[in-house]
Amino acid sequence: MLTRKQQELLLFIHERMKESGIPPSFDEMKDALDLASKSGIHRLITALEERGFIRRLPNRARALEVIKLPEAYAAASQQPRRGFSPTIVEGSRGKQPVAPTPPQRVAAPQSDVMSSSVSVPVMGRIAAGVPISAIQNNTHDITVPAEMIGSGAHYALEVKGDSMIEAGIFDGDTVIIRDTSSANPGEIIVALVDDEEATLKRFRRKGASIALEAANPAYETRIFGPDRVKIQGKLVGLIRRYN
Amino acid sequence: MLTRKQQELLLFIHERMKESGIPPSFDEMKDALDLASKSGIHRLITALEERGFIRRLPNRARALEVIKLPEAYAAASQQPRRGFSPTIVEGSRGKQPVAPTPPQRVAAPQSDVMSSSVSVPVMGRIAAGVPISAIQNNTHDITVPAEMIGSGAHYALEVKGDSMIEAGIFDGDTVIIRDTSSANPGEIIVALVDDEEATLKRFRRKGASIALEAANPAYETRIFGPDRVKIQGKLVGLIRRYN
DNA sequence: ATGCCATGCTGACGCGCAAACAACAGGAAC
DNA sequence: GTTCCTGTTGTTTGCGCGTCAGCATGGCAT
Repeated sequence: MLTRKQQELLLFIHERMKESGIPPSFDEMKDALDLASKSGIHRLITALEERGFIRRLPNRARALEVIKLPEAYAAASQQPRRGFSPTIVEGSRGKQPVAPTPPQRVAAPQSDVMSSSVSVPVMGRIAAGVPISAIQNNTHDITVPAEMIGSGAHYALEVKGDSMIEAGIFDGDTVIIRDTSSANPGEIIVALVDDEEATLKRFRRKGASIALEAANPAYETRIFGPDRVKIQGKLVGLIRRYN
Repeated sequence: MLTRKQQELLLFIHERMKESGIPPSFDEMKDALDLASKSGIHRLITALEERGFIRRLPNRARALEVIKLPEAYAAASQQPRRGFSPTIVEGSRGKQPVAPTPPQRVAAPQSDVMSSSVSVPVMGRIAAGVPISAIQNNTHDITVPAEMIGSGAHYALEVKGDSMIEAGIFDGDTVIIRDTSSANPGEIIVALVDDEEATLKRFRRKGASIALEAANPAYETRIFGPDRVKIQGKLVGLIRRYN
């Protein structure tokens, strides 16, 4: 992704920030890379920004920030130049005894916003309108962005029906649910009614009772006594495929 | 999925990135595969990109990145893919089974090879209503289920505005786009109008002209001559977070 | 205010390499 | 035989990187 020069600059900036906490100015970078003009730096910076390695505020002195480092950062920082020796990094990491580790290396940046993912089980379908059946069992798994998942257990359901269309939840969508037994009014939840029907509805309180409200004028809000409804989770994410 | 040569190239690139962090140039690849010409490399690279194994910036030196590896290789390198018990609704935080490892190991950044998810770059925001600006730069990456991605290059955009609400696309959603320059009528596309405004709209034909149709009665369908609109990709997925 | 300095932004020029593309040919597979 | 993958040669276009020079702006001291 990066050319030699771009990487050189990026690592220099990164070093500088680690040591002094202050990003270097264009002039300092120019000197560090042994250039005679800041113009070259400007272009390198632009390239780095374009590739998503740094972020900056335009027209602000030293206003730049490293947001990710090249993958083989550790290895590259050794500047092998010729005849690379890929063993250096491996040594620092050790061999994983059992863990089947794909060819990946130690993540370079710590505070980096890295996009990892989590796998959650799809537990069946849920009726958004007329309930089909309660939650079944794990049919398969789906991978979701880790940012979508907070703490706690999660599962996924396929939405059947159209009662939540006005909330942007369509037939066929997959919803990600956090397993919880409580919710705040206004949140969309998986509600189990009378221990038999599970539905995806918006949660409201009506005095001591609970209102389950669809997001579709064709469906009525249903109100139950507090003992007839169990909250089985709340909506935290939605995934849809087209085609 | 891949021909022998394509796989050979892919693995070479992957090795190179692991070792030096800098992707090889066409010339270096040519030498590595023992070819006399870069043209062959060009075709192989194109094929790999089409199949979604690598991502690259056009016309940029060494601007390429491996985003997934062939299954054969992934399987071989993480041999005991056996007892992979995918986190029942229990520890949902699980990722890959990690054995006795030093305190919390994190997943490697992009180009990490997970059989079930793919990382795509978020290229900025797109106006669903009034266009904000054309597609900007890579802001960060997001992980999406592999099932959502077919072949070809993909990217993601954050949706701004409400012009597609009736299609279930809300302000703040993240849409996954397959990079393509053609689409079928009725599909939702990223359209670049007059080389300046990028919008997410439904694609229609009106004779020789192109109609860009919002999914919100408050917005009018706009019709352009065929030369004023460029298709920049089509919608293949949507991800939404609640809270 | 004036002027200087630090810092950042940009255009122009040049060299060399990288990438894109075109045209053509051999070989393996269906 | 047709098709696909592969390999070759060659041309064209564009980027990477170095250099110089000019300009804008905000802070600071006179």
